[in-house]
Amino acid sequence: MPVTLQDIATRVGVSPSTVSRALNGQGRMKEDTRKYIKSIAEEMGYVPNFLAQSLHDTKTRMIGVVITSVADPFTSQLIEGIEQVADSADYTLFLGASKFDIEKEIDIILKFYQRRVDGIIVQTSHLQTIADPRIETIDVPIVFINNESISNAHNVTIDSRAEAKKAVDYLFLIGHRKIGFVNPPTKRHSNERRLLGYQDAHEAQGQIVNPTHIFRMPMLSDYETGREALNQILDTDVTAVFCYDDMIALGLMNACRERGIHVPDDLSVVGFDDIAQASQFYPTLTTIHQPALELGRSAMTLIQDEPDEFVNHLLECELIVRDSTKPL
Amino acid sequence: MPVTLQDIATRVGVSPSTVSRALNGQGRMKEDTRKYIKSIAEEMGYVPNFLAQSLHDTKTRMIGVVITSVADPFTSQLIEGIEQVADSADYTLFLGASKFDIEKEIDIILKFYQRRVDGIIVQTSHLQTIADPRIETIDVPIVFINNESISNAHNVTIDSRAEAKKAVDYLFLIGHRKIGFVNPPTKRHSNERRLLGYQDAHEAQGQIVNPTHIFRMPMLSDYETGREALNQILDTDVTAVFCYDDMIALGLMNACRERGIHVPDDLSVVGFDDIAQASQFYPTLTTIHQPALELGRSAMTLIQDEPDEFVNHLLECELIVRDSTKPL
DNA sequence: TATACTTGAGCAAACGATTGTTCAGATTCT
DNA sequence: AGAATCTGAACAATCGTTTGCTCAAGTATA
Repeated sequence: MPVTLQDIATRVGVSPSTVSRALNGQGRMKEDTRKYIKSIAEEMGYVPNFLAQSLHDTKTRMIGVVITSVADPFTSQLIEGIEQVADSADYTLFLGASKFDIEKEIDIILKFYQRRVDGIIVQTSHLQTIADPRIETIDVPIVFINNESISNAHNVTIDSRAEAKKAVDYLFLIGHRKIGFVNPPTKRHSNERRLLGYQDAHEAQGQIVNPTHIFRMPMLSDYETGREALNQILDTDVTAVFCYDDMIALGLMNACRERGIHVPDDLSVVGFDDIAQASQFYPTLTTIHQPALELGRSAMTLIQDEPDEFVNHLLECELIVRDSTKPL
Repeated sequence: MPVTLQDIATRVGVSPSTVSRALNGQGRMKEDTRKYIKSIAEEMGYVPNFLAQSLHDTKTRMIGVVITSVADPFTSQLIEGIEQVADSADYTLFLGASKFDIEKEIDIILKFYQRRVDGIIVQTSHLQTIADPRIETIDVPIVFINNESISNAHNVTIDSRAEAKKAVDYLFLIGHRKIGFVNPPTKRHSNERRLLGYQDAHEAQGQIVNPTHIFRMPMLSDYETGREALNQILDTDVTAVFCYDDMIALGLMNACRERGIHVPDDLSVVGFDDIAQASQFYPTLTTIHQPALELGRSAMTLIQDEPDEFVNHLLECELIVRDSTKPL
């Protein structure tokens, strides 16, 4: 068993409170005694029990992070950002993956609450749909990342709709007129928002969206979603496609290569996220750069600062033009 | 502040111990009282304080995971594996990134110990070099993943040397005779082991390694390491290269494409790890599949089982032949 | 020398839960 | 009716720290 204050106290022949004071420098004390106790504590390999400390002062310096999946490259960057700030402020992170399942998400949040974390960060929560009473009573600051407006919590997001419009605007700008949108089946808010942005861009052009240009795919991994989409795309006359995210775009481009369809000569492709692979794949992918690191940092900073009012941080994305798009 | 047993006790008009027993079903008690207390507890949104529980029974059901970096795709799979087992056994994970820095690694381990985790999992530890007294006194089970033999701990590893030999053996098998090895500058144990495997394969062929075929690169990201390596490779007459890991191989292949060097016609490339991108890149990468998920699962299982003796699990890898290699 | 102040360290309560022990009141038996 | 048993719930200790309060001994002051 780990060494306790009591153990040291017995060994030195003083009371536990004296040892405590010696170790963290509070209160009057003979300098010799302090030095001696410190040396014995070190010799015995004393490491304070954080549980006991936390119990006493109700701060745990632990933060719970609920992500969708560790496998997602975008998520990695998010965690990286959270980690950076957490580390410099001496917080420790709990990690839990929701797998896009709302029940799982609630379980994890509750588990974190049981552990009495000082704050919870949730990536793309599915909570907006139900207001679970178990969650509502939680009195720990929660920050949602990329989860459009939930009532009593902080939010750090990007404006999916406006950013999607940016991407499609660009395709219009370089001359494309028939532009597709490839997206997964989930009823995710962000998905709906990006679709709206896609529509906004058409509207701005005075164009009406052709429903057959919206490729809503069945439930697959993102990469496979992109691969599968090609068949449907070939049935239409689109000259460019905007994909819900980079992995879909990468899958699509991969399928193109196999089918001898040249990107960007035969088809322009735009992604969303700007994951690391986007600049490594061939051809390199034109995409909307999502500031994943900043989203993470910003969320963690918010928890540290504990503002009284609920905060809504909107972070700007940037269109990165690479080799997967070409003027028509 | 969260609701406590005391709060419920006051409200109901009983003692905290009665509430405790009512909630977890121990001891004699009037069924009505129990029901009533339970209903009030639920109404008040009671969530037990895990810190207090842990303090009492010295089990925290928390596991510390020390990884090198979240950004590494191999690491993602590892965490995924750990998570799977942890989740089903109701453990919660702490995450800390060492960034390949030994001081940071020790700090994180100590931080976990302070939190009184039930076990610690460390990926590619750098601890083998020093025996830090602070670490030695830690009496919590530690499992090292891919860290060849440290004394008093469990280990779950692959045999880098033998697996590297497998890769190079294959290149010999399909006719290559001049085979390079691209590796990063770190003095990592696994790097040395893979170099040994590369040498073993040559020895088995009765060949002596040509030192100019070993490309030890300066400190760069893995991807850049691969890209940079091409220049050096072109100065030699190698027809195939074995890369320390997949990211290096991918970087290398990317540079090849830019320079008009065709893989595998002009150069065969083999990687190591089998990260997700390996099968998505073009051309798909021949590589040694490292059972990342299994490594993670195995490590976590080991912590659960708490074997009395130190365990050394050696997991087998598999050569996956794809399109980046071609018989000479 | 008696009084006042300072110093050093122990006592005890508190944080929130669990659990062995005690104990009063109700029930059963003779 | 009196003794023995059972039932339901409170009491108190414990886990490891922290911290306000107390208190004895030592030093300085009058």
